[in-house]
Amino acid sequence: MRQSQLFTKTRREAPKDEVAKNAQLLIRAGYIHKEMAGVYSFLPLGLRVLNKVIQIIREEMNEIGGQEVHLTALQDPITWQTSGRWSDEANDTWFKTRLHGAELHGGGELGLANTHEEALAALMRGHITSYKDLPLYAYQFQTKFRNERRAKSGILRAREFLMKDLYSFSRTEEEFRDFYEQVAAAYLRIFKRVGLGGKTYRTFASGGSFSKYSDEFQTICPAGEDIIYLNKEKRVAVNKEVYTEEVLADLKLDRKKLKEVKAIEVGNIFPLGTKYSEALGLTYRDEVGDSRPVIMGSYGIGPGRVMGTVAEIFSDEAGLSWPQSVAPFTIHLIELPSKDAAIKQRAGELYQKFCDAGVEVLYDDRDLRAGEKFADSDLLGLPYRVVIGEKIEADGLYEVKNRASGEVNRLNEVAVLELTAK
RNA sequence: CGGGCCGUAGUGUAACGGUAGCACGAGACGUUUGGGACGUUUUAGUCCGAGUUCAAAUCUCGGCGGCCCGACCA
Repeated sequence: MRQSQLFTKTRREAPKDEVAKNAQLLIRAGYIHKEMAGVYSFLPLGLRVLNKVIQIIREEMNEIGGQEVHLTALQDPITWQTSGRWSDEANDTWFKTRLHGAELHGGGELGLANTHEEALAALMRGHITSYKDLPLYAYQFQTKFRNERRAKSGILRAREFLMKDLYSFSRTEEEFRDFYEQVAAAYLRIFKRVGLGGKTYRTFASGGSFSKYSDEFQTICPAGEDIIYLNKEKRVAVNKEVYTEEVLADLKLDRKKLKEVKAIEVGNIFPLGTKYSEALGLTYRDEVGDSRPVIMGSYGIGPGRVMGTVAEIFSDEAGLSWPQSVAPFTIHLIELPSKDAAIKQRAGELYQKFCDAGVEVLYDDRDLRAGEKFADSDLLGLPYRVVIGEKIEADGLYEVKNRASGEVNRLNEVAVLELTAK
């Protein structure tokens, strides 16, 4: 993409009402726009990052047999009344709205979905009837609306946000547990692929009423709102909310070997048991013809929160520094101003070669001074910067700077393409 | 939801109760051109509503909005 065509602008300073590093940098670099507290729009560069994250999650979900769906944001109160979660006492994150005129079921009321256990369990009643239909796994990327008492930390805790939610439908506890572990493994692959692998720990957390524990995926980061106790060797952690002697004994963890750190909950998987299937009548006939409730599990990742976490961790004083897997573009091709028309021509040709080779490149063809272009480049944080200017020699080599390491190399065209083929 | 702090051009910041100023941005012209260059010039603001006062960005009350701490977070 030609940067002269990009409508977003960078800023020198972040708005004073943004304190969170992720929001400050993402706004300064023009990746997102704050609509109101806890509500952010994604602009072209930000959407590219978000879609990279989404695609990585999608691939891993498909890999373990997930089938992608897209449920509705508008929710029928009947379903939620049946599960007991329609009232504001039972669920205080509701945004509710109302239909025009007509007195529908709940007096014309509708809810904006804050999760989809109910909707999907109700939907599955029409598709799950026999043990032969199970197990099955469905997931989606969908906007969730939660009326948080306090939105905070930029895009890490928003009132409107995208979530990948996967739901499993199994016959037996063993079948459920087997899949649960597959998801846990897939989650670790996802966090590794987006660059958070080394800092992300599977963490024991409260299991609610259906199970002893649930598992969170916590990424070590000072901006996190959770406190966890981690064992680096075993690569496990315990959330402060269940950090008791009893739990430590149960998990065979030695308190002395645990380290207290702040972390961001980037994912959460938990057993639902038969809570929703029983409430909503989601049953199947087993091999001998008996009716049994389906065993469910729920598995969430917020792509926006993952993006915010990556921004928190992969950034420095100058700006963002994306891992290549989620960077909006791989290469930032910078053409410096010159009276020599050959510079512009050479940059344009290189841009075309990158495009032809399928390399994602942002071509800074704007009529700006070098300093501004470099500052913008550092702020945007694309993995590699290639500069074409008068200093370039006629040896066919390009100056390539690695944003993360600061390392500068002179490479030929082939080497540049290889470097970015990862 | 409890507590605290705060709302001034697009952004960031000044102004004792007394002329709303500066920087960046954006526009124009010229000189520049490998790390946010310079000159001339133009543009644009006191969140909303009451009250006190000769006079309110400034004081008081209400509303709306923002941030932080806490509680909460299937």
